Amino acid sequence: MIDLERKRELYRLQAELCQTLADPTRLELLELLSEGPRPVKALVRATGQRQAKISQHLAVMRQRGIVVAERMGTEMHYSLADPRILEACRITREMLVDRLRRQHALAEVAQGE
Amino acid sequence: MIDLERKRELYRLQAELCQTLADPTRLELLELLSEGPRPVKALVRATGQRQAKISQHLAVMRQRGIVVAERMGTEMHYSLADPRILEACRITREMLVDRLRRQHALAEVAQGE
DNA sequence: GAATGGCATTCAAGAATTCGAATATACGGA
DNA sequence: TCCGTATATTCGAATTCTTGAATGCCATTC
Repeated sequence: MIDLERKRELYRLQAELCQTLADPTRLELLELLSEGPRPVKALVRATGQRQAKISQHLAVMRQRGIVVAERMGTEMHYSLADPRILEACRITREMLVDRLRRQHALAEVAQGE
Repeated sequence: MIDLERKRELYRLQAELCQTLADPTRLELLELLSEGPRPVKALVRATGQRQAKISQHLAVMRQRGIVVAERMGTEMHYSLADPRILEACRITREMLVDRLRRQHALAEVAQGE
């Protein structure tokens, strides 16, 4: 079962990736970066969060290879390392939205009784 | 910006979902359940982990609505609540595999120099 | 070269997660 | 009803994550 070891290693890496996505601020940053490269300043403005916090989250995502950074004069421009991440995010969001809709419908029915 | 609030709430839920996926054992369980409903016993056997640990992880995923459980006599059969989760997992795994491949290719080049 | 704007890092505290050990519960059969 | 198999829960310790506060660093401009 040497193949199982390889699978387990992949599960570990995948878990690490999911862990990196498991933060609302980071998900919002990814969504903002889906529009294209953005300087930190713009991300701070758009999220309304403290600059240090945004930098910390960007650093985490940079370490894990989810975003890449490039210096543009005095600014740092961040962008997505692999746009496929957006597809994964889209799917999970769809699942959530559907679930919320079902819950809502259920609440309506309960209301009507 | 009432809409922003709604978005943020969705990001929170999405982060919670990602958090739930952020564990190698749970990812392995989801993969096993992709084949169809399975009793806990089978999952314990397939993973080689302690029964309590598997039950704990299943409980977490049940609470978050990722899997559903049904009693079959003395056994509990678990299954995926929404198969779309597999699609999201597949995408992230593909990203990882590609990254590993690139790293491997890079190592080859470095080797050759 | 001092000041400023833009970003990163460090540190510490609090919260959350993971896991093993022990224990509890549920069901079916004798 | 007692037992064994199957599964769940509780508890405590160790580890990890998140964030604010403070501070550091780099490039540009004056």
